[in-house]
Amino acid sequence: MKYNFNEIEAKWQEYWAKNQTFKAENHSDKPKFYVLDMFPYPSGAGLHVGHPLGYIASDIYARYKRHKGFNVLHPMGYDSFGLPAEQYAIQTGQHPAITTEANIKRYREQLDQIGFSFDWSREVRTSDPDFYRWTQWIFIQLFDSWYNKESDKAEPISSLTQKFEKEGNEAVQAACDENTPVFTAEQWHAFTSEEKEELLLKYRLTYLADTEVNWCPALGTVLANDEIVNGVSERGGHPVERKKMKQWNMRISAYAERLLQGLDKLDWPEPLKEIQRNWIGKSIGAQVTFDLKDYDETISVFTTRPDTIFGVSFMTLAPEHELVEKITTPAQKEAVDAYVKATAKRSERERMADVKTITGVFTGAYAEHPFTKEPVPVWIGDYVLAGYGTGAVMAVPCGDQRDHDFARHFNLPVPNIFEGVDTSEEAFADKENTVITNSMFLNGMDHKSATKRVIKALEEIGKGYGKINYRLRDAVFSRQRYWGEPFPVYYVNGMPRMIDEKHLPLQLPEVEKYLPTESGEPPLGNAAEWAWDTTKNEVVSNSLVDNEQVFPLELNTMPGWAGSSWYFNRYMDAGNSETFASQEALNYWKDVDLYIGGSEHATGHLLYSRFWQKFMFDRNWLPVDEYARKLINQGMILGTSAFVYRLPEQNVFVSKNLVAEREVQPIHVDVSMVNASDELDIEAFRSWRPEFAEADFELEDGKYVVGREVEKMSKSKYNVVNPDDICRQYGADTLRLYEMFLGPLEQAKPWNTAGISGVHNFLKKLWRLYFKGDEMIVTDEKASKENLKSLHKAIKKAEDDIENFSFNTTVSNFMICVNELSAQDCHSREVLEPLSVIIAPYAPHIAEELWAALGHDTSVAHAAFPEFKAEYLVEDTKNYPISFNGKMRFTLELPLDMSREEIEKTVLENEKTQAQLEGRTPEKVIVVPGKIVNIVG
RNA sequence: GCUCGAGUGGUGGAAUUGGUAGACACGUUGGACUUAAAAUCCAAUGAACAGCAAUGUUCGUGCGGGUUCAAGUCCCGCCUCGAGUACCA
Repeated sequence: MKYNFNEIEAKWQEYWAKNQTFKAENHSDKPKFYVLDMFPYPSGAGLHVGHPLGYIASDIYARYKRHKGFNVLHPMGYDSFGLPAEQYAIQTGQHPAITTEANIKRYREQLDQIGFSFDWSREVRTSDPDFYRWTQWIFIQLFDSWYNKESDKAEPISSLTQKFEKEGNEAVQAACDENTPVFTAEQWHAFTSEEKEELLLKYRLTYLADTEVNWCPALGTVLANDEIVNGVSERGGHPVERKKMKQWNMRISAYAERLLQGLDKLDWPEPLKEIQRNWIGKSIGAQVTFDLKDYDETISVFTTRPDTIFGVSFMTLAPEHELVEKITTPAQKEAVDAYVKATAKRSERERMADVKTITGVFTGAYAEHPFTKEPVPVWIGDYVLAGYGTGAVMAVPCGDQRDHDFARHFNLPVPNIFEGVDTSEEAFADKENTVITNSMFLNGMDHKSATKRVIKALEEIGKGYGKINYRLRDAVFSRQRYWGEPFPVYYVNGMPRMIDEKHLPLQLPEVEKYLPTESGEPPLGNAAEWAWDTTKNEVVSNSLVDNEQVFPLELNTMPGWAGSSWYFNRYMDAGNSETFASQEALNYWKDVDLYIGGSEHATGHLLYSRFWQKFMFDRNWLPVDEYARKLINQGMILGTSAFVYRLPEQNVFVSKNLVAEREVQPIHVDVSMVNASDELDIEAFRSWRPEFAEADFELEDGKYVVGREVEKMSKSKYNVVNPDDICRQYGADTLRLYEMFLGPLEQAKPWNTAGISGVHNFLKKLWRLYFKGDEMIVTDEKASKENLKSLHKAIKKAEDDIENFSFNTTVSNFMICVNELSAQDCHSREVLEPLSVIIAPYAPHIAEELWAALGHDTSVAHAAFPEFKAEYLVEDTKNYPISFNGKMRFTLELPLDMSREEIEKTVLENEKTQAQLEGRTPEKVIVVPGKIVNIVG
């Protein structure tokens, strides 16, 4: 029998599906193990060879854990809401659900072809109403919660209103809006229900607030920062303006400290944790209030260096700061207005990117130093951002380089408050060596004690207090899109109300057009039936809105990260219609033991999902507050793009090595038209696109040679290599092994099929240990010592490598083992049976076939992993490297139980040693038994 | 600028606590089998020099120093590339 991989693979894939080989039970005596992949967005382009890299690694791990006796949960699903399907719907009118369904079908076929051991009975799709019902449910719970800083967790909003009723809000320690007014219990009772609702919104973990967005009137939509290029929209080049819009927000800032602290107990890659730490951006300092001369208002600043407060020589406000208009003097008005206007034209990105030009304008106003009572001039400058801290800084030019640059540029004084340091040329920011001077009661103190002292002094005079500031901002949760989860929200007198959870899911309505309405409302504004009847508890026609029983529904939808923030918990009990997952299932599976995915989700998905997990833990719906114990990032597989070079304005293409100094336009060509020697298939190129049909070529040696470049694999770069062809040509087992063999999992690497024949040959060689022609040649003969040594070496290394996620070295390990067994002409069942099990996680199809050929009638997937026996590896001699002054000259086989002295004696007596020494007497002989001998001198 | 990661043959990459650098594979070259091809198998393969040969010598893990009997691995200083992040007060 020949190794017919296509036949074998189809057969076993069918067997696994029919027998539900990988179905995980929620009850088991076995220990649990949860292996999770980041689920894909099912795009129209299908799966490329980069996608399966992480999936193959996790599948190997999942299969290995099954052999090791674990009850393994290894699910897969689809993050199926998203922009591309909506974009396609806008262009073609095709409903996004239909496109999505078709794409999922294609993904599934491709995934099945690779032989993953997913439990498909637990599949989830975020766009499925049975799934998003629970996303909506979680949203309602967030709305119904506030963050109590005293208990340091989220609590139901009812515990907050109870406090308000008893004592007002003054003593309440809560995460809330900055502008929350103080009220008493009496006042609370006197408020109307609308007023109460409005106040509660300042506390809820999801809340409506006016948020600045990038509004593009021509497209009728809000754009993300990276959809804007040079101040206009990337698509169409339309103008974009900053606009305030009512948006749902997530109060993730309440969890900043816990998100930061939680990182310490996670086994995640250090760089990824560092990204999250930076993103959360904790800084410790003080909030300081400066009174304004001639005004009642004050300026609040946050500073990490309150100890340098006596070095303040001016203040800088962000140009957008609300006080700017008020405090600017008539003489300065013209200049300030012009500057504010100029700043508004620059995007936040631009402002941040431009570090060199120093700009700013004096407002004419003065603040008052809280201690010296000296006047402090107030400037505006675009290096201060409205969105960070309070949007104002106290400038200390002697201690901060940016303030120093600003002061020098505008000829402002640079008073020095550091002892023994010259700050006239450069700011001094070294906290360790700080000794404060010229600072009244802080003189002579170091950074630490001065900071403590000044905060105390500020508190005494009521001008400030110690504060911890986080960069992490609340996340906008509204999207002006169609293809996302609808909010379970309707509006009564402009105040949001939640639909009762028993009426969920609130399903997406049908619309005629997926574009924003003419009046600029989101696409759901096009729906004719999108009003909530509070008596019938169902969606009814908009025409029935009377604002008494029937109310308008929310028109925004949720963002892409809503469903992905909790899907991993749904897998534990997918299909449950009573709850998002039963307590039994949650308590059994608890958390993800291994999560594999890309590091590009570091500040998005991986932060938001931790936030939701902590919230649901606080409210007792989940047993753990971190959902992924261990996380591994798989590196990206890059494509090798191919280029042809066209002469400008001509239909002439120049071969790569003839380009030289000539001006040419490089054009991406599809890599499938290029062979391994970088030669272009000219006929294929001509028929690729009509404009190339008549193309002329400047050839070298009769060939057109393309240029090559490694880039991200993408459809638009025509460098996508699809796994289907490889499965057809070499089989899934080869693909799986090859993707692992390419190099370390976590490293980015270009896709290159050059070496694929190597792993394919390995599988054929493996096959030939079991079969010769049609004949099965496995014998019951006792295995030799040598055979067992080869096998157990491989078992040991396979175990060690997989625990270190070193999949590439395991593949070579298997190759070595099979090479050795072939050379030994080993066909013993005693060796070949365990061999098929250790290879099974990597090449499951061939392993099943061999396992069955050995006479088993159940799947190899649940066979026990062979036990490693160290006794087979015991050696009694060692081939010692003998080196002279650190250079290895020859090796010498010596018994391992030989003593240090005997080794030294034997080596020195050896004639090769004498030849090396040429009569010299060694100064020193280093003998490390079992390792090395080094002779010095 | 800051933070993190990485630089090893023609190529992808191995190398445990510092202990034989280049495992395994690709490619290349030569050979066997074959009418031929495919497939398969065998051998050689870091560079330079010497030798008919077995073999030997020197150099060699981005660069320059250092520690050590011994450094790809540890320390100091640089260079290059990649990723993340950024007037963060």
